[in-house]
Amino acid sequence: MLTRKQEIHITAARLFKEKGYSAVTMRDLAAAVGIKAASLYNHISSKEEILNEVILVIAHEFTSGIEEIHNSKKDISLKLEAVIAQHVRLTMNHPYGMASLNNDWMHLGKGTQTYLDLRDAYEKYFRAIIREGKNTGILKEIDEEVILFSILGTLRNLYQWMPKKAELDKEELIISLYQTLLKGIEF
Amino acid sequence: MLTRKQEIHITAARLFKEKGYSAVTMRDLAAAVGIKAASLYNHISSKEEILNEVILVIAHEFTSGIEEIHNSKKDISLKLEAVIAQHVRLTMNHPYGMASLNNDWMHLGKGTQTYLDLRDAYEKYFRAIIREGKNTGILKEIDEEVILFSILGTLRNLYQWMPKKAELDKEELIISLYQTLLKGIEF
DNA sequence: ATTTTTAACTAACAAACGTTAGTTTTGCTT
DNA sequence: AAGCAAAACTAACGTTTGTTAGTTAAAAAT
Repeated sequence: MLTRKQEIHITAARLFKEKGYSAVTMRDLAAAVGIKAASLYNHISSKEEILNEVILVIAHEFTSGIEEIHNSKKDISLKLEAVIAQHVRLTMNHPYGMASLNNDWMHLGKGTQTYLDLRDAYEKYFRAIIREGKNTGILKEIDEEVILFSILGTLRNLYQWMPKKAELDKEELIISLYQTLLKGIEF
Repeated sequence: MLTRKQEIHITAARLFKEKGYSAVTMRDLAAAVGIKAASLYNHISSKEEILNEVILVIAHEFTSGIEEIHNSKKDISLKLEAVIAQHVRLTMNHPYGMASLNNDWMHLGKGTQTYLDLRDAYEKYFRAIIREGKNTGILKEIDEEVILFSILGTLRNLYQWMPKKAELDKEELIISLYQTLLKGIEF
Protein backbone atom coordinates (compact mmCIF):
# COMPACT_ATOMS: atom_id res chain seq x y z
CA MET A 1 0.00 0.00 0.00
CA LEU A 2 1.11 3.52 -0.84
CA THR A 3 1.29 6.25 1.78
CA ARG A 4 0.05 9.70 0.85
CA LYS A 5 3.61 10.99 0.99
CA GLN A 6 4.78 8.37 -1.48
CA GLU A 7 1.81 9.14 -3.71
CA ILE A 8 2.81 12.81 -3.70
CA HIS A 9 6.40 11.97 -4.59
CA ILE A 10 5.42 9.70 -7.47
CA THR A 11 2.82 12.10 -8.82
CA ALA A 12 5.28 14.99 -8.53
CA ALA A 13 7.93 13.05 -10.43
CA ARG A 14 5.43 12.34 -13.21
CA LEU A 15 4.46 15.99 -13.51
CA PHE A 16 8.12 17.06 -13.33
CA LYS A 17 8.84 14.80 -16.28
CA GLU A 18 5.98 16.26 -18.31
CA LYS A 19 6.63 19.95 -17.73
CA GLY A 20 9.81 20.33 -15.73
CA TYR A 21 10.11 21.15 -12.04
CA SER A 22 9.72 24.93 -12.33
CA ALA A 23 6.59 24.77 -14.45
CA VAL A 24 4.73 22.48 -12.03
CA THR A 25 2.87 24.43 -9.37
CA MET A 26 1.85 23.13 -6.00
CA ARG A 27 -1.75 23.59 -7.16
CA ASP A 28 -1.05 21.39 -10.20
CA LEU A 29 0.42 18.75 -7.95
CA ALA A 30 -2.43 18.95 -5.44
CA ALA A 31 -5.05 18.64 -8.16
CA ALA A 32 -3.30 15.58 -9.58
CA VAL A 33 -3.34 13.99 -6.13
CA GLY A 34 -6.96 15.03 -5.57
CA ILE A 35 -6.55 17.48 -2.70
CA LYS A 36 -6.00 21.22 -2.18
CA ALA A 37 -2.56 22.79 -2.38
CA ALA A 38 -2.39 23.70 1.30
CA SER A 39 -3.14 20.08 2.26
CA LEU A 40 0.11 18.96 0.67
CA TYR A 41 1.95 20.54 3.56
CA ASN A 42 0.51 18.01 5.99
CA HIS A 43 2.81 15.49 4.27
CA ILE A 44 5.76 17.43 2.86
CA SER A 45 7.53 20.55 4.01
CA SER A 46 8.38 22.28 0.72
CA LYS A 47 8.42 21.89 -3.04
CA GLU A 48 12.19 21.75 -3.03
CA GLU A 49 12.16 18.90 -0.51
CA ILE A 50 10.08 16.82 -2.94
CA LEU A 51 12.66 17.35 -5.67
CA ASN A 52 15.45 16.41 -3.27
CA GLU A 53 13.81 13.10 -2.41
CA VAL A 54 13.00 12.31 -6.03
CA ILE A 55 16.51 12.99 -7.30
CA LEU A 56 18.88 12.05 -4.49
CA VAL A 57 17.36 8.64 -3.84
CA ILE A 58 18.05 7.68 -7.45
CA ALA A 59 21.47 9.33 -7.54
CA HIS A 60 22.56 7.34 -4.52
CA GLU A 61 21.43 4.09 -6.12
CA PHE A 62 23.42 4.87 -9.24
CA THR A 63 26.64 5.74 -7.49
CA SER A 64 26.63 2.97 -4.91
CA GLY A 65 25.68 0.54 -7.68
CA ILE A 66 28.58 1.40 -9.96
CA GLU A 67 30.95 1.45 -7.00
CA GLU A 68 30.01 -2.13 -6.30
CA ILE A 69 30.47 -3.09 -9.93
CA HIS A 70 33.83 -1.33 -10.05
CA ASN A 71 35.07 -3.16 -6.97
CA SER A 72 33.86 -6.56 -8.14
CA LYS A 73 36.16 -9.17 -9.65
CA LYS A 74 34.32 -9.49 -12.96
CA ASP A 75 36.26 -8.89 -16.14
CA ILE A 76 35.65 -5.66 -18.01
CA SER A 77 33.04 -6.82 -20.46
CA LEU A 78 30.87 -8.10 -17.66
CA LYS A 79 31.39 -4.91 -15.69
CA LEU A 80 30.22 -2.84 -18.62
CA GLU A 81 27.25 -5.10 -19.08
CA ALA A 82 26.46 -4.69 -15.39
CA VAL A 83 26.56 -0.91 -15.75
CA ILE A 84 24.15 -1.10 -18.66
CA ALA A 85 21.91 -3.53 -16.80
CA GLN A 86 21.83 -1.27 -13.75
CA HIS A 87 20.84 1.68 -15.89
CA VAL A 88 18.00 -0.27 -17.48
CA ARG A 89 16.82 -1.55 -14.13
CA LEU A 90 16.88 1.85 -12.42
CA THR A 91 15.13 3.44 -15.40
CA MET A 92 12.36 0.86 -15.11
CA ASN A 93 12.07 1.41 -11.36
CA HIS A 94 12.03 5.21 -11.66
CA PRO A 95 10.38 5.96 -15.01
CA TYR A 96 9.50 9.54 -14.00
CA GLY A 97 12.27 10.52 -11.61
CA MET A 98 14.98 9.97 -14.22
CA ALA A 99 13.79 13.10 -16.02
CA SER A 100 14.27 15.26 -12.94
CA LEU A 101 17.64 13.66 -12.29
CA ASN A 102 18.81 14.69 -15.73
CA ASN A 103 17.13 18.06 -16.16
CA ASP A 104 16.17 19.60 -12.83
CA TRP A 105 19.10 18.93 -10.50
CA MET A 106 20.07 22.62 -10.61
CA HIS A 107 16.92 23.46 -8.66
CA LEU A 108 17.88 21.29 -5.70
CA GLY A 109 19.08 24.30 -3.72
CA LYS A 110 21.11 23.14 -0.75
CA GLY A 111 21.20 19.64 -2.20
CA THR A 112 22.82 20.61 -5.50
CA GLN A 113 26.36 19.96 -4.30
CA THR A 114 25.39 16.54 -2.99
CA TYR A 115 24.02 15.65 -6.39
CA LEU A 116 27.11 16.94 -8.20
CA ASP A 117 29.38 14.98 -5.88
CA LEU A 118 27.42 11.80 -6.55
CA ARG A 119 27.50 12.41 -10.29
CA ASP A 120 31.23 13.08 -10.27
CA ALA A 121 31.81 9.93 -8.26
CA TYR A 122 29.70 7.94 -10.71
CA GLU A 123 31.69 9.21 -13.67
CA LYS A 124 34.97 8.57 -11.87
CA TYR A 125 34.07 4.90 -11.37
CA PHE A 126 32.96 4.68 -14.97
CA ARG A 127 36.25 6.18 -16.21
CA ALA A 128 38.18 3.74 -14.05
CA ILE A 129 36.38 0.80 -15.65
CA ILE A 130 37.08 2.15 -19.12
CA ARG A 131 40.74 2.71 -18.29
CA GLU A 132 41.02 -0.79 -16.92
CA GLY A 133 39.51 -2.06 -20.16
CA LYS A 134 42.02 -0.18 -22.27
CA ASN A 135 44.94 -1.25 -20.08
CA THR A 136 44.05 -4.91 -20.33
CA GLY A 137 43.69 -4.62 -24.10
CA ILE A 138 39.99 -5.41 -24.15
CA LEU A 139 38.84 -1.96 -25.28
CA LYS A 140 40.09 -0.04 -28.30
CA GLU A 141 42.29 3.02 -27.98
CA ILE A 142 39.49 5.56 -28.39
CA ASP A 143 39.41 8.81 -26.43
CA GLU A 144 38.24 8.03 -22.91
CA GLU A 145 35.76 10.89 -22.76
CA VAL A 146 34.19 9.89 -26.07
CA ILE A 147 33.67 6.35 -24.83
CA LEU A 148 32.31 7.56 -21.51
CA PHE A 149 29.82 10.03 -22.88
CA SER A 150 28.77 7.89 -25.83
CA ILE A 151 27.64 5.14 -23.51
CA LEU A 152 26.38 7.51 -20.86
CA GLY A 153 24.52 9.62 -23.43
CA THR A 154 22.62 6.58 -24.62
CA LEU A 155 21.89 5.34 -21.12
CA ARG A 156 20.82 8.73 -19.80
CA ASN A 157 18.24 9.01 -22.56
CA LEU A 158 16.70 5.62 -21.89
CA TYR A 159 13.90 7.12 -19.83
CA GLN A 160 12.66 9.04 -22.84
CA TRP A 161 11.99 6.09 -25.12
CA MET A 162 11.94 2.97 -22.96
CA PRO A 163 8.39 3.61 -21.71
CA LYS A 164 7.15 3.86 -25.29
CA LYS A 165 8.48 0.39 -26.15
CA ALA A 166 6.69 -1.56 -23.47
CA GLU A 167 6.79 -4.74 -25.53
CA LEU A 168 10.59 -4.73 -25.40
CA ASP A 169 11.79 -7.33 -22.91
CA LYS A 170 14.18 -6.07 -20.26
CA GLU A 171 16.80 -8.80 -20.74
CA GLU A 172 16.56 -8.49 -24.51
CA LEU A 173 17.10 -4.76 -24.25
CA ILE A 174 20.20 -5.18 -22.12
CA ILE A 175 21.66 -7.59 -24.68
CA SER A 176 20.80 -5.30 -27.59
CA LEU A 177 22.36 -2.31 -25.85
CA TYR A 178 25.44 -4.30 -24.96
CA GLN A 179 25.84 -5.45 -28.55
CA THR A 180 25.27 -1.96 -29.92
CA LEU A 181 27.43 -0.04 -27.49
CA LEU A 182 30.29 -2.52 -27.17
CA LYS A 183 30.41 -4.27 -30.52
CA GLY A 184 28.94 -1.59 -32.79
CA ILE A 185 26.20 -1.82 -35.38
CA GLU A 186 28.28 -2.17 -38.53
CA PHE A 187 29.65 -5.50 -39.76
CA MET B 1 27.85 43.04 -35.61
CA LEU B 2 25.08 41.73 -33.37
CA THR B 3 21.67 43.38 -33.21
CA ARG B 4 20.03 43.80 -29.82
CA LYS B 5 17.41 41.25 -30.79
CA GLN B 6 20.06 38.67 -31.62
CA GLU B 7 21.85 39.45 -28.38
CA ILE B 8 18.62 38.82 -26.49
CA HIS B 9 18.08 35.49 -28.25
CA ILE B 10 21.62 34.31 -27.54
CA THR B 11 21.58 35.46 -23.94
CA ALA B 12 18.17 33.87 -23.42
CA ALA B 13 19.39 30.56 -24.84
CA ARG B 14 22.35 30.62 -22.47
CA LEU B 15 20.14 31.27 -19.44
CA PHE B 16 17.63 28.66 -20.61
CA LYS B 17 20.45 26.13 -20.69
CA GLU B 18 21.56 27.00 -17.17
CA LYS B 19 18.18 27.00 -15.41
CA GLY B 20 15.54 25.90 -17.89
CA TYR B 21 13.01 28.09 -19.67
CA SER B 22 10.44 28.30 -16.87
CA ALA B 23 12.97 29.30 -14.21
CA VAL B 24 14.37 32.20 -16.25
CA THR B 25 12.42 35.42 -15.63
CA MET B 26 12.25 38.36 -17.96
CA ARG B 27 14.05 40.32 -15.24
CA ASP B 28 16.88 37.75 -15.23
CA LEU B 29 17.17 38.04 -18.99
CA ALA B 30 17.06 41.82 -18.94
CA ALA B 31 19.77 42.01 -16.27
CA ALA B 32 22.00 39.67 -18.27
CA VAL B 33 21.58 41.91 -21.31
CA GLY B 34 22.13 45.03 -19.21
CA ILE B 35 18.71 46.69 -19.50
CA LYS B 36 15.38 46.72 -17.65
CA ALA B 37 12.75 44.05 -18.19
CA ALA B 38 10.27 46.36 -19.87
CA SER B 39 12.88 47.43 -22.41
CA LEU B 40 13.06 43.89 -23.77
CA TYR B 41 9.66 44.47 -25.34
CA ASN B 42 11.09 47.06 -27.71
CA HIS B 43 12.78 44.11 -29.45
CA ILE B 44 10.70 41.03 -28.79
CA SER B 45 6.98 40.50 -28.30
CA SER B 46 6.87 37.77 -25.64
CA LYS B 47 8.94 35.27 -23.70
CA GLU B 48 7.36 32.41 -25.61
CA GLU B 49 8.36 34.00 -28.92
CA ILE B 50 12.00 33.91 -27.84
CA LEU B 51 11.76 30.21 -27.13
CA ASN B 52 10.11 29.63 -30.48
CA GLU B 53 12.94 31.33 -32.34
CA VAL B 54 15.63 29.55 -30.34
CA ILE B 55 14.17 26.08 -30.83
CA LEU B 56 12.50 26.07 -34.23
CA VAL B 57 15.46 27.54 -36.10
CA ILE B 58 17.61 24.63 -34.92
CA ALA B 59 14.89 22.04 -35.42
CA HIS B 60 14.48 23.09 -39.04
CA GLU B 61 18.21 22.82 -39.65
CA PHE B 62 18.25 19.29 -38.25
CA THR B 63 15.33 18.02 -40.27
CA SER B 64 16.21 19.62 -43.58
CA GLY B 65 19.80 18.46 -43.07
CA ILE B 66 18.95 14.80 -42.55
CA GLU B 67 16.46 14.93 -45.39
CA GLU B 68 19.27 15.97 -47.70
CA ILE B 69 21.53 13.23 -46.35
CA HIS B 70 18.78 10.66 -46.74
CA ASN B 71 18.14 11.67 -50.36
CA SER B 72 21.83 11.72 -51.31
CA LYS B 73 23.51 8.91 -53.19
CA LYS B 74 26.17 8.15 -50.59
CA ASP B 75 26.36 4.63 -49.21
CA ILE B 76 25.06 3.98 -45.74
CA SER B 77 28.28 4.34 -43.78
CA LEU B 78 28.86 7.78 -45.23
CA LYS B 79 25.26 8.75 -44.58
CA LEU B 80 25.59 7.80 -40.95
CA GLU B 81 28.86 9.69 -40.71
CA ALA B 82 27.12 12.70 -42.26
CA VAL B 83 24.37 12.51 -39.65
CA ILE B 84 26.96 12.45 -36.88
CA ALA B 85 28.92 15.29 -38.48
CA GLN B 86 25.79 17.40 -38.79
CA HIS B 87 24.99 16.86 -35.15
CA VAL B 88 28.49 17.92 -34.11
CA ARG B 89 28.36 20.96 -36.36
CA LEU B 90 24.94 22.14 -35.21
CA THR B 91 25.91 21.59 -31.58
CA MET B 92 28.96 23.78 -32.08
CA ASN B 93 26.87 26.45 -33.82
CA HIS B 94 24.14 26.41 -31.16
CA PRO B 95 25.89 25.51 -27.91
CA TYR B 96 23.08 26.95 -25.77
CA GLY B 97 19.98 26.43 -27.87
CA MET B 98 20.44 22.66 -27.96
CA ALA B 99 19.46 22.49 -24.30
CA SER B 100 16.11 24.18 -24.96
CA LEU B 101 15.54 21.99 -27.99
CA ASN B 102 15.90 18.90 -25.84
CA ASN B 103 14.27 20.00 -22.60
CA ASP B 104 11.92 22.94 -23.12
CA TRP B 105 10.03 22.21 -26.33
CA MET B 106 6.86 21.50 -24.33
CA HIS B 107 6.66 25.20 -23.45
CA LEU B 108 6.48 26.35 -27.06
CA GLY B 109 2.71 26.81 -26.87
CA LYS B 110 1.29 27.17 -30.37
CA GLY B 111 4.64 26.05 -31.80
CA THR B 112 4.75 22.70 -29.98
CA GLN B 113 3.10 20.77 -32.80
CA THR B 114 5.51 22.25 -35.34
CA TYR B 115 8.41 21.04 -33.23
CA LEU B 116 6.93 17.56 -32.80
CA ASP B 117 6.32 17.29 -36.54
CA LEU B 118 9.93 18.24 -37.26
CA ARG B 119 11.21 15.76 -34.69
CA ASP B 120 9.03 12.98 -36.04
CA ALA B 121 10.23 13.74 -39.57
CA TYR B 122 13.84 13.66 -38.39
CA GLU B 123 13.42 10.26 -36.76
CA LYS B 124 11.61 8.95 -39.81
CA TYR B 125 14.55 9.82 -42.06
CA PHE B 126 16.92 8.31 -39.53
CA ARG B 127 14.94 5.07 -39.39
CA ALA B 128 14.91 4.93 -43.18
CA ILE B 129 18.70 5.16 -43.29
CA ILE B 130 19.02 2.41 -40.67
CA ARG B 131 16.60 0.19 -42.55
CA GLU B 132 18.48 0.74 -45.77
CA GLY B 133 21.66 -0.25 -43.97
CA LYS B 134 20.14 -3.45 -42.69
CA ASN B 135 18.61 -4.29 -46.08
CA THR B 136 21.93 -3.90 -47.87
CA GLY B 137 23.66 -6.06 -45.28
CA ILE B 138 25.90 -3.31 -43.99
CA LEU B 139 24.33 -3.05 -40.54
CA LYS B 140 23.78 -5.88 -38.10
CA GLU B 141 20.33 -7.25 -37.34
CA ILE B 142 19.82 -5.30 -34.13
CA ASP B 143 16.44 -3.88 -33.14
CA GLU B 144 15.86 -0.72 -35.19
CA GLU B 145 14.71 1.34 -32.24
CA VAL B 146 17.73 0.36 -30.17
CA ILE B 147 20.08 1.46 -32.94
CA LEU B 148 18.15 4.68 -33.49
CA PHE B 149 18.03 5.77 -29.89
CA SER B 150 21.52 4.57 -29.03
CA ILE B 151 23.01 6.85 -31.65
CA LEU B 152 20.49 9.61 -31.08
CA GLY B 153 20.94 9.42 -27.31
CA THR B 154 24.64 9.99 -27.66
CA LEU B 155 24.25 12.78 -30.18
CA ARG B 156 21.49 14.56 -28.26
CA ASN B 157 23.74 14.74 -25.21
CA LEU B 158 26.69 16.23 -27.07
CA TYR B 159 25.79 19.74 -25.97
CA GLN B 160 26.31 18.77 -22.35
CA TRP B 161 29.94 17.73 -22.58
CA MET B 162 31.32 19.07 -25.87
CA PRO B 163 31.76 22.59 -24.49
CA LYS B 164 33.83 21.19 -21.59
CA LYS B 165 36.30 19.53 -23.97
CA ALA B 166 37.28 22.58 -25.96
CA GLU B 167 40.64 21.08 -26.87
CA LEU B 168 38.91 18.28 -28.76
CA ASP B 169 39.15 18.91 -32.49
CA LYS B 170 35.89 18.83 -34.39
CA GLU B 171 37.04 16.47 -37.14
CA GLU B 172 38.73 14.21 -34.60
CA LEU B 173 35.53 14.09 -32.58
CA ILE B 174 33.47 13.09 -35.60
CA ILE B 175 35.88 10.25 -36.35
CA SER B 176 35.92 9.08 -32.75
CA LEU B 177 32.14 9.13 -32.56
CA TYR B 178 31.85 7.29 -35.86
CA GLN B 179 34.27 4.62 -34.67
CA THR B 180 32.53 4.28 -31.32
CA LEU B 181 28.95 4.25 -32.55
CA LEU B 182 29.44 2.23 -35.72
CA LYS B 183 32.32 -0.10 -34.93
CA GLY B 184 32.00 -0.36 -31.15
CA ILE B 185 34.62 0.03 -28.45
CA GLU B 186 35.47 -3.62 -27.80
CA PHE B 187 38.00 -5.55 -29.88
C1' DA C 1 -17.37 7.10 25.01
C1' DT C 2 -13.85 10.40 25.14
C1' DT C 3 -9.65 12.14 23.90
C1' DT C 4 -5.97 12.67 20.60
C1' DT C 5 -4.06 12.64 16.21
C1' DT C 6 -4.17 12.85 11.32
C1' DA C 7 -5.35 15.02 7.25
C1' DA C 8 -8.44 17.53 4.88
C1' DC C 9 -10.41 22.32 4.26
C1' DT C 10 -10.94 27.89 3.49
C1' DA C 11 -8.73 32.13 3.49
C1' DA C 12 -5.10 34.85 2.90
C1' DC C 13 -0.32 36.51 2.67
C1' DA C 14 3.82 38.68 0.57
C1' DA C 15 6.64 38.10 -3.26
C1' DA C 16 7.45 37.36 -7.96
C1' DC C 17 5.58 36.79 -12.53
C1' DG C 18 4.88 38.50 -17.69
C1' DT C 19 3.40 42.40 -19.69
C1' DT C 20 1.48 47.31 -20.75
C1' DA C 21 1.37 52.38 -20.57
C1' DG C 22 3.45 56.52 -20.61
C1' DT C 23 7.73 59.20 -20.46
C1' DT C 24 12.55 60.37 -21.13
C1' DT C 25 16.94 59.77 -23.21
C1' DT C 26 19.92 58.59 -27.01
C1' DG C 27 21.69 58.97 -31.54
C1' DC C 28 21.08 59.56 -36.31
C1' DT C 29 19.13 62.42 -40.40
C1' DT C 30 18.20 66.59 -42.33
C1' DA D 1 20.34 73.13 -34.59
C1' DA D 2 15.89 70.86 -35.14
C1' DG D 3 13.27 66.96 -35.72
C1' DC D 4 12.49 62.19 -35.46
C1' DA D 5 12.64 57.38 -34.59
C1' DA D 6 14.69 53.82 -31.74
C1' DA D 7 15.43 52.22 -27.37
C1' DA D 8 15.96 53.05 -22.86
C1' DC D 9 13.48 54.25 -18.49
C1' DT D 10 9.79 54.32 -14.23
C1' DA D 11 5.57 52.80 -12.59
C1' DA D 12 2.15 49.88 -12.34
C1' DC D 13 -1.30 46.25 -13.75
C1' DG D 14 -3.61 41.85 -12.75
C1' DT D 15 -2.20 36.95 -11.97
C1' DT D 16 0.07 33.36 -10.15
C1' DT D 17 3.47 31.68 -7.05
C1' DG D 18 4.90 28.90 -2.63
C1' DT D 19 3.55 28.89 1.80
C1' DT D 20 1.22 29.89 6.54
C1' DA D 21 -2.65 30.27 9.83
C1' DG D 22 -6.65 28.75 11.65
C1' DT D 23 -10.55 25.52 11.38
C1' DT D 24 -13.12 21.24 10.73
C1' DA D 25 -14.01 16.44 9.89
C1' DA D 26 -12.61 11.83 10.12
C1' DA D 27 -9.89 8.03 12.14
C1' DA D 28 -7.22 5.93 15.82
C1' DA D 29 -6.02 5.37 20.49
C1' DT D 30 -7.23 5.43 25.17
